[in-house]
Amino acid sequence: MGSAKKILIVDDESSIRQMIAVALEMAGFHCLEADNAHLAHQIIIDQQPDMVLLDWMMPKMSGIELARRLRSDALTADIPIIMLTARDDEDHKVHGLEAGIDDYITKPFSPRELVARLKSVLRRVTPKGVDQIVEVDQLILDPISHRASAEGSTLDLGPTEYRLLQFFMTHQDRAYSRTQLLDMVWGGNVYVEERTVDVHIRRLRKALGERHEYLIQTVRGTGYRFSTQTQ
Amino acid sequence: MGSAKKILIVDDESSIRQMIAVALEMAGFHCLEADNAHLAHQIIIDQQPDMVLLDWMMPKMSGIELARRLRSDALTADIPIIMLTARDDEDHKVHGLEAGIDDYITKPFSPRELVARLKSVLRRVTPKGVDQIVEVDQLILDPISHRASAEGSTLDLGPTEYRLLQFFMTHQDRAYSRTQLLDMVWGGNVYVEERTVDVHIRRLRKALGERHEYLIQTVRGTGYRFSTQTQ
DNA sequence: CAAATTTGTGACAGAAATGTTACAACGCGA
DNA sequence: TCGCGTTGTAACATTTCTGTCACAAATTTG
Repeated sequence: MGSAKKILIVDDESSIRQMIAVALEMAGFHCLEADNAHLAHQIIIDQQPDMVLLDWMMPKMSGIELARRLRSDALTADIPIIMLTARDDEDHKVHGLEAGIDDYITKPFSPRELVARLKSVLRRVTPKGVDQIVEVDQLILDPISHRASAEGSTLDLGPTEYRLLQFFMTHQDRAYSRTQLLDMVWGGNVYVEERTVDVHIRRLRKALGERHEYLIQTVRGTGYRFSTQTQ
Repeated sequence: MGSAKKILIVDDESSIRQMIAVALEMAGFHCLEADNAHLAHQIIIDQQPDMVLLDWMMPKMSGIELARRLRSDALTADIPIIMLTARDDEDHKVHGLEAGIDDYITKPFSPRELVARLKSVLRRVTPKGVDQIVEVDQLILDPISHRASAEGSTLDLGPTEYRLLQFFMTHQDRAYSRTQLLDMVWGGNVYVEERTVDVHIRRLRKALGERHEYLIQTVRGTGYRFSTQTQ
């Protein structure tokens, strides 16, 4: 999915930064580091990372303080933040959420857990600009020209199939029930049979062809999911 | 899932209330009725229904007036409202939406449409708890993508196995009887043999593979337990 | 140790969910 | 109006899941 995401790690302990950086690099992310909030702020403005991992307690400016500043500036308000903290104090969680923290990880945590939560937040938060071209495994959807194409040739999609594909491509790695899909793709207050979704899924799969139909996965008993990850 | 939602139907014509009530009861909702806005207000404060279906035109206090009152009181401000109206006048729709109406249904409507829109509003309004990724010894369960994975590869779980695993991962280090598991994982009022649990435990263990099956421990004479600690 | 109890395991038929096809209704531009 | 593409639904096909049973293995009891 596009180029590697830039993740800024902010922690005053270099050993922790190292540990996290290694885990993230292995997972295919690109890491930036800062050992204090001021430097972090500068890097964020300068580099516009895709996410900030922020230690709660730091000398001078605390993580939570930095988070507030980021939120109050339009340029940085949309960058998701994950807080790292040694305390699992509920009060602090509440504070964090109030300040617009996207997730919360309590030390100690496993690198794997970190990566998993990080991906989850990226999925949830990255809204993908409405008019942005989306590409997944050679499958390209261009909202401007309102076309989807694979290997250069345009796919033959009906309007509904197109909307369905667009929705999926901008909401990957997440299972949706038929009802949710009806809500999101058909629009809130239409009432059509749930099974109608299956039929359109079928049509979309057919249009995607063997090369890409694996992207639409059925989640038995639940609904469907769009993901590059094989089941 | 949860108990039946309480829906208050407010309309001065009893035949309409009846019709709606029947449709909703069939869809599994619990209905309250009121034939005027005053009574409705009282019932709302008293019973705190999950939603109000409100007729636009009524003697004395109109539906729209009641809606305004409900919105202005913190106790009732969050209760979603669907307006029933005989007119499809755009102006009124605007008015309705301004007063915090969540949806709008023009008479005549089919029971099916009513139920569909009602569910849609309930879904939109009731925010689901934040589902967090759970990780135990390299075993990751992600409720969002509805996937469980170990070492990067997704486990092949049936719906029941998935629920069972999810339950265990969020209720570790505690022994549960077969009956309790049936209650929690299958849902209260199903009648299945207790031994069925054993079979699903078996299937889950198989899916977890040698690497992780130790997590599901048999507590002889009692039931099962999920724990990283070896017995 | 033998009997009794409890749990593990594989197989299987019925049930449930999903895949697939066909078709009638609808809207829309020619 | 006709023809065409699209859509929702029903009907049927296929796949997958579920609950039970019968028997094996393990553990406890006497």
